[in-house]
Amino acid sequence: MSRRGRERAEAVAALAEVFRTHGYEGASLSAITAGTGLGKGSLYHLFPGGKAEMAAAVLAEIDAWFEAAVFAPLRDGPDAAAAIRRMLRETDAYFRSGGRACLVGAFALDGTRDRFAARIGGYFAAWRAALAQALARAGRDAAADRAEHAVLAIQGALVLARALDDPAVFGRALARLEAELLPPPG
Amino acid sequence: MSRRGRERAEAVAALAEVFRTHGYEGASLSAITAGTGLGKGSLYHLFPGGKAEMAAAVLAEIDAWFEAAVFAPLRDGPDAAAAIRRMLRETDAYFRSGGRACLVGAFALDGTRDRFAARIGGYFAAWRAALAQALARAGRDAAADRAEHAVLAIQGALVLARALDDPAVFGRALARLEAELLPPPG
DNA sequence: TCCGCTTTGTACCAATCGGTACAGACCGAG
DNA sequence: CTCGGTCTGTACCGATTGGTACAAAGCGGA
Repeated sequence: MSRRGRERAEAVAALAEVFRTHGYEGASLSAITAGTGLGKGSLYHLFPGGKAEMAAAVLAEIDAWFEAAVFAPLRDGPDAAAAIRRMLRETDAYFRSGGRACLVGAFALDGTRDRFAARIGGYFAAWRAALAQALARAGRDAAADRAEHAVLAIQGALVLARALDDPAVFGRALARLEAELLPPPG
Repeated sequence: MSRRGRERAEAVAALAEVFRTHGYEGASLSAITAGTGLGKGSLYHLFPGGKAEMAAAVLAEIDAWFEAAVFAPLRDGPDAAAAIRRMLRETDAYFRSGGRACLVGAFALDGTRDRFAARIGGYFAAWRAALAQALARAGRDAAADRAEHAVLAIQGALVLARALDDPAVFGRALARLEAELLPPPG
């Protein structure tokens, strides 16, 4: 990867944390320079489109990560049940067992949604579709309904965990999900 | 109600819509004056504490509405099952069948949470506790788990409905919830 | 070493931010 | 009608917003 590409990737990781904690509107340029350690010069060099491009880059990176770590295995993994277990494990790790908010979900709720509607909708649609496909392959009935419910439960668990300031909510939700998606054979 | 009280109540209703569509940080004073039809003079007369007091008033009003229409019946209604059905009906109406976002949930996800942590946490804790109590009275096992899951599913359904721009997600989630919370006797 | 491109800090911009001050409009009680 | 307080439109405040301009610093290849 080029020097510029590497630095951009590092900046995107830092930007994700800034947007996660402040929201899009709340992430002021001064918060961004503080959070990334980059001056305005560097920032606008890396992201000529300004704040909007920074947020878009963050969303794209999240999308790409989930695609590689979760959606693709769900769709193409040889063992559907194993892919579902992997999804639960990766999700738990990604959201730090409920201690980390979902940026895509947060953007979906406020006025930021309109700006990034396609990316936000695409992310959740891809998740739901990939999980439905894996459930169907695993022989579960009502795969589409179960998939939608699982995605929705994960988002809701993140909202509730943050609202109650109690990450354990997230762990309980994932355990319940595992029981529903992967019942013991027999 | 006094003239001032009435006008304040009307202002709070308009403010709720403004915060719902823009988020806390995104709700600029100009958006607020446009959305309420009130000038700065009136606004700061009604809410001397400024934007923070406006948002607090909105949260308090939401809290009071749910307390009266949902939580209290759940806790004190003579028929627990009927109270749960009422909760589902009122919730569907309040969130306009998935077309309206949850302000408390939106505040919970971004940096606004810290500012209103007590109100936000209290709202969800009250909901979960009231529903758990009703479920226990209705003779359901694992009442606390079911209650937490129901509250979380409602929030998640609102996130997903908005992310996918598909309100039907919310209706499906409520139907599933009804089946889980109120199984047909026998 | 020197050159040329990339990167970066800094000064600056107009616009808008949340908030204040206050004069006058409004309005009900006497 | 007059009075006194309740409202409200407007002008204004310093601070901060997202963004631009640009000169100097940094740095890799020849």
